[in-house]
Amino acid sequence: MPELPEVEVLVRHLHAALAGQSIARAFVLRGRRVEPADAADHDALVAGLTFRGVGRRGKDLLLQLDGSRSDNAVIVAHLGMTGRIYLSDPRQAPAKHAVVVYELSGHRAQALIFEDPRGFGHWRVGTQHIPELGPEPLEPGFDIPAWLQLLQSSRQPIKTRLLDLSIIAGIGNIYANEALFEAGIHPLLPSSSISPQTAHRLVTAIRSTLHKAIQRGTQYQLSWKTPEENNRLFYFGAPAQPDQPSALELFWVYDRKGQPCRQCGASILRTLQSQRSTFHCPSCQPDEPSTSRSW
DNA sequence: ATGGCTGTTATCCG
DNA sequence: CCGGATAACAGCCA
Repeated sequence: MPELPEVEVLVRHLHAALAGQSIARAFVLRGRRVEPADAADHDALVAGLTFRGVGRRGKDLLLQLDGSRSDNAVIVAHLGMTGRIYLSDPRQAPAKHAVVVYELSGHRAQALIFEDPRGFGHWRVGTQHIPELGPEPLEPGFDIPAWLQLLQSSRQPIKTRLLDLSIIAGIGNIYANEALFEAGIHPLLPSSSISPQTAHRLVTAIRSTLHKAIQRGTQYQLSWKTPEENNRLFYFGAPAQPDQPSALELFWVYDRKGQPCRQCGASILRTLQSQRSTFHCPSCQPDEPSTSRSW
């Protein structure tokens, strides 16, 4: 479930774990999604560099590397649908879908692992190939009037717009659905027909949805030991504590087809938009009067 | 078991 | 140019 909140939580963990650590040796196991793809080139590029810190832009992780001279670098990592980044014992056999493994220097044997079963993610060192992304929804400098103008520029359904990376960064299918519910907006509503007032409500809903998810994510106990424990960072199946609800149990609409709306009891609907599942409550997110009936 | 679904997004068409 | 469909891929579930 790597959307902005999950990436943000991962960034914080990785920053704490990696800052100051150096790369002893790099292995490329699946070059298709890696730059440089060649194992020797890759190792030559990053071996000996030290992690300065970890940040993100949208759903892209940015791992900053310092060299002794001016050979600094940045890794742009994207988790795709199923990517996971964690620390592990380098003496263990690499995970089945390991993409890159960085052995870290120091007496405590540790390796940074990027694995990605579906292979939709990527791991690029020193790339300038970062796509143009829309504004960061949680940044204080988020220019709401300008964003409102962007919404006015298209009749595309609002949910499709929220999934457009050039319109706003970091939102994926889950939080697009959740934010639209919180704002009480029908996902099919044409973007251009959203009033300023409603757009403000949407921004507020986006921010609170993402904030809450980050908050929840930071409560999960970090453990790199097993895939199952790692999954707690990303996957909504497991509760943070046995007596706490799982994230799935906290969603308003996502993956809740046919279940009663937590707000009004109406049955949640599932529809398809651009080949992605859309969930909404027909009562809390009513259709806007799209056609005039004033005959 | 076969088909349909899944957290993403670059690219290809009409 | 815009926007929808597709492709990349593995795994899980009914």
